[in-house]
Amino acid sequence: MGRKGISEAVIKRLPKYYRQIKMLDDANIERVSSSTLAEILGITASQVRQDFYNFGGFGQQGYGYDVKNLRKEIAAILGLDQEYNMIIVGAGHIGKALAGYKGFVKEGFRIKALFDINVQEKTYNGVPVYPMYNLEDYLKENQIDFAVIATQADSAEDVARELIKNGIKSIWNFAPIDLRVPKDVVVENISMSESLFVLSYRSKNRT
Amino acid sequence: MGRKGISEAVIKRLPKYYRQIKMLDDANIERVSSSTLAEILGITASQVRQDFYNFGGFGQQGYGYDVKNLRKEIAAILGLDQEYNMIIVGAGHIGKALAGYKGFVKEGFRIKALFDINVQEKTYNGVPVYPMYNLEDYLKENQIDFAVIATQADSAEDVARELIKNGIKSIWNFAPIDLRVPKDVVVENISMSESLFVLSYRSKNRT
DNA sequence: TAGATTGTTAATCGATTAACAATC
DNA sequence: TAGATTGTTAATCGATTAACAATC
Repeated sequence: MGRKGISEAVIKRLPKYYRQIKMLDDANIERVSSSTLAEILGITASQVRQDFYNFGGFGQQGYGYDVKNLRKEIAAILGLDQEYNMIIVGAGHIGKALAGYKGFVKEGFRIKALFDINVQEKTYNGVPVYPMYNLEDYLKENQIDFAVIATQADSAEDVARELIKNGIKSIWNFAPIDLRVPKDVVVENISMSESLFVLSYRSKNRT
Repeated sequence: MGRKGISEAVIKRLPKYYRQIKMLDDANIERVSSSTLAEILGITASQVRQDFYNFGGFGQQGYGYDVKNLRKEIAAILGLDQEYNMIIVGAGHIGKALAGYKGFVKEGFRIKALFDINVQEKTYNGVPVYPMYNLEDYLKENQIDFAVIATQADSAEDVARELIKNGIKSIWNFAPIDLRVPKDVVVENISMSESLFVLSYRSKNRT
């Protein structure tokens, strides 16, 4: 049940809303208006209302938005109302950093295993590390929702193929390469170097 | 000398152009047309020409773009035609991963030091690790261009203040928080969890 | 009820795409 | 020269903002 017609721009703002609303909720704030939320996020109140309107709107005229409800709604939209099992392919610096990061578990993303060509340790931060040749069997025996590619660029394409062949439909890609995947497979790229280059650009072109 | 009127959308595409053009150059391809580049990047030829036109345009009618020249031009726009000194504050999983990553040095970003409250090792991957209380003196004695914040969210704001107080004008922020900085300070955020949530959304709302 | 604030449509703005003259 | 492809302006499209009726 794909929500059709939600633009990229809106989707990218959803996690930002979620983070701020969670903070309001954690601070025991009960309600918030579109204008307050807009000010926190540095956008317009109109945009906040328009964004929520895309999903039906979950406010109340004359009152604003109930923070707890808003949190629940946006969590559901983002799919954060359930738990997921993840594996990480590539136990280099980035793969290990991800495996060690506690923040993901809090939101329901469980890291079940690391895979690498060279297995240096049996576990890393409590996460088992397996050799690459076990990947196929592992995926057959375990229900895995997301796979993270944290390999070098030159092996990322092969890893993706292997993952997809074994039923993975959602890939979080840290390798600096555009993966070619069938259209039923979702890929979200995160590029450190692109971000660093943008910083470099902005530093050079300060307003 | 700020280039005025370049939109966010264009800026975000620049690193993508750079990566592809570098690949073409490394493959010894001498020239490329806007339509070829567009196809590689999955955008329109019109957009490629329009984007480059923002910076004056560096092609030749009837020929296309000279790859070597294009690489040089875009590198210069992004500020990749010089070297930078960086420090990383926060020697946790992410800080260490960044310190260990070789890719940045290749593009001229040298990681000179790691700082943390708790210094576990004297060096990490050849990068010296210093205690936080040395930060001020270090910044006075060394010419540092960029600082990376790789701490927890709750100390990021304090770290930013300290960095700015000691002359840092460009911050690469990995902490999941919007830093409040004076307007002459540039901040580029990179948010793992935002990216993961977008993946989650797309998985749930497959077209 | 009066005041506040959303939901929702309409207007505006900016980014993308199309078109084609310029020119290599 | 003829063909190719850019630079550049104009047209289109989509996203943001404004406005206000609905309603709590």
